[in-house]
Amino acid sequence: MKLSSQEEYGLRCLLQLARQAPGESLSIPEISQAEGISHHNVAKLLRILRQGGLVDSARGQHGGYTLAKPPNQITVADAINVLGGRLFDDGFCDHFSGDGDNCTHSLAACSVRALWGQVQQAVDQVLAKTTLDDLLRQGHALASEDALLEISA
Amino acid sequence: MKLSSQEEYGLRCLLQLARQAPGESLSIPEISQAEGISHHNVAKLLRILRQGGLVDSARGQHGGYTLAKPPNQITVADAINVLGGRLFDDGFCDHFSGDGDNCTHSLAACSVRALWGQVQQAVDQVLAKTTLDDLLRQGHALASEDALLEISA
DNA sequence: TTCAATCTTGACTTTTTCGTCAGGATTCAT
DNA sequence: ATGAATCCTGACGAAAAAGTCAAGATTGAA
Repeated sequence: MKLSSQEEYGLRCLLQLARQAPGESLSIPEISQAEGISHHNVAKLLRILRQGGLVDSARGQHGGYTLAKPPNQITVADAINVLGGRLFDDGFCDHFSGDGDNCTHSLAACSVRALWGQVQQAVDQVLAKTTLDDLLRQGHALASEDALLEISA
Repeated sequence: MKLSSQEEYGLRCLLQLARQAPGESLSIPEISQAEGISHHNVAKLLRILRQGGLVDSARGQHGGYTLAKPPNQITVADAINVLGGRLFDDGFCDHFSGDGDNCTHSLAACSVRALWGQVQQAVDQVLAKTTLDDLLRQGHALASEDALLEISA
């Protein structure tokens, strides 16, 4: 239950773009240098983000990348979903191959499934409340109790 | 941001043990058959759980595994910590190698760090409230709103 | 003692994920 | 047109995770 490298670096690339003034774009080499990630890897991450609809790209001499929406309309949950998928995907119980056909024979397996659903909800409630803009402006303030209290709202 | 296979299967093994009457043990082949995991893999998972102090083992002809504590004293958080480590470990910012020395030069990087801390808290609050015993007895009831409301407690 | 059932360990193989690469396509300035 | 700067794509190699294996150690029963 860890962040993948793709999630960590991809989110950093997004944040670099979010720090640009509206209309300004960044090229791969610029992001690469700012984040200390190789050009090739930045290119791959941006490809994923573009295919996920989070960034737009422009080719040519003055090309580069921009966010597809304003930073306050992109949540961290959006980014994670594009970069790494959800904690608990729908095929979960298919992995199971015990002495029954599926998880219905096993109370244990299915109670685990219910738990993950709950964990997923808790995670989503934090991630879906936080936009790129929040991250840039709030910084440390984000970890305050206020935000935690809102989880149950 | 996914559960590792080790976490999923390891937790299932724990739940099998939790379903035994106190004092009863299960052998590797028994768990293997019940969960549809190979003997070897079950052995590896139980080794990890034993080293983490969650299960006890007995060798010899009537050997097997038992939980180290009653099921209502082992939380899912305990299990995940042993099986897969925490979402956000302390070396997190060391990965960073941008054009400064560490994350202090970059507001973006550090605000991400604050966010993960918050996500970790939210996840822990769900996982630390749920014991193996809860999972066995409650099943679906676990996903009720009651549990969610308690997150902010 | 001898044997069968069981756990223990370290090393190995396979699979998945991550990062890299080379070649191509597009745009714009000259 | 030509060339420089940029993004685009599919395929390759490296690293990490997952799973397997073989040989050994312990226990209890016959």
